[in-house]
Amino acid sequence: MKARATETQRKTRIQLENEEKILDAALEEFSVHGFRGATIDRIAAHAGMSKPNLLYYFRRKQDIYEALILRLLETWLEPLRALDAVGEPLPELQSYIRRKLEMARDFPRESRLFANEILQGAPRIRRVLESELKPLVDEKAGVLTGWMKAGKINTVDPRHLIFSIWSTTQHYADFDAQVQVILGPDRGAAGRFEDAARYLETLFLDGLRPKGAAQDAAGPRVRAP
Amino acid sequence: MKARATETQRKTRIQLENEEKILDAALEEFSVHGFRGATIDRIAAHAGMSKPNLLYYFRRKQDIYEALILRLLETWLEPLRALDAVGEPLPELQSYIRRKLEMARDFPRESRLFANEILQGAPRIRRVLESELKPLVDEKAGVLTGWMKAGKINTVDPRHLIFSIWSTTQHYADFDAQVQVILGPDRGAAGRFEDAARYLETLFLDGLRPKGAAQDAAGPRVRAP
DNA sequence: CTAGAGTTTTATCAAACAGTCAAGATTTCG
DNA sequence: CGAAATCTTGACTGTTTGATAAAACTCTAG
Repeated sequence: MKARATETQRKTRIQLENEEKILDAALEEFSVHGFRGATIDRIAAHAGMSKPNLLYYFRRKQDIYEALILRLLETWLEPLRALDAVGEPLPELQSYIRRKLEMARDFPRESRLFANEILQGAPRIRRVLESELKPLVDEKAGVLTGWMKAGKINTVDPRHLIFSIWSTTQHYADFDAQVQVILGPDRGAAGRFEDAARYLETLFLDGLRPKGAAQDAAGPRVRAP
Repeated sequence: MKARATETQRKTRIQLENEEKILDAALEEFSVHGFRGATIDRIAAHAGMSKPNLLYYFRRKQDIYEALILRLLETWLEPLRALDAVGEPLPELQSYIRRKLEMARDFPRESRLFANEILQGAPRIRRVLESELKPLVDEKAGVLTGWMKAGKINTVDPRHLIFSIWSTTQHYADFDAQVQVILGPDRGAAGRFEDAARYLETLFLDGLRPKGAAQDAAGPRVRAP
């Protein structure tokens, strides 16, 4: 009997190995070219096997993509899940930012795959976003709001705060080509990571207004009499 | 004689109209599916003309893409160019952030096209980034450094500061699908824009540390002796 | 060792794709 | 108007792409 990946049956050694090779090759392709731009031929070539052989493990292109996205989402939401309501607010946020930044450094392909899917309007994962991501964000937004009410952090829109953490950290994976052009070859990847971490810490903790400056010195608004 | 788009010749009314229709349709397709994922057929259909007719104006798929990217870059760099060294630092930065946010709101397709190109490793615009974007960023980083030395803004890495403004603002265009899922349908596009603007103003000016908090209350680091 | 499950390849297909060509339709302008 | 320039189309080409069928091969449990 055929032992396809989708069936609930114990997988053979070869099956496990090849599915792994395929998913890795597919990540490489999908993360750069998106669903339509990637081709089975290139994925197969990258995985070192023939196209029909690849299709023996995943019958359709879409099956590979979905397996990839599903697996990605698990690891992707983990840092936010780890945001702890009982910890000290500012260190807790700092460590969340640092985790996200580490993920951008260690899993750039996953970050790009996710970005690509959202760019396309999230046609294949909207459902999962609604059923998993939204409730999670709602919950953590509640945690943040609690911290704000307790005066532990500044009062801001908690969802936009989360957006800003996502965007600033993922930027280093998704826009890496641009980052490299602008920062030049001087500083290696490790140095860039530390610079980014240091900058984001300052930004999220203290912003840009210098310590001694008057509260409304920044705005074009007129000072109250 | 043939009057192709690439030749230096006065363009006819029909030429101008059709090139405009094509570029608009192409923006729609390329911004979602990337270069490989987009097809001439779909662009032609979206532009309301036959494929051979479209290819009369742009001989190759790549020509459309390049015309699009070239035109995009002009408007894309404009806000950063407008960052004025002689203005008041904080208001100047605030207005730059607001401009970028307005662009994410008003030109989301352009933002996604750019994101798509960078995601792919910027194969078609790396040269332009090196020759145009990098010098511009270098110049503006100098301006920012000047402001820091004058004590007008906090001392941070100016390039990473620019990255964070790009990422937080463009996020609302590029990740719109995700933003909509998380914010829900309660608040319309206009409301979301104002919320984002207000949040980013707080973040970039003051960060998250509440006013009265001790300087190092946030960090897990040991205080220097 | 061998039978059957599991894996790989060769050959193939129809649809989609980028791009061409020449003939026909339309616009422009003297 | 009428001829030249410009524009549009249908028919076509060669290639790539996603997917299938069946034969050939390999592994492994009994």
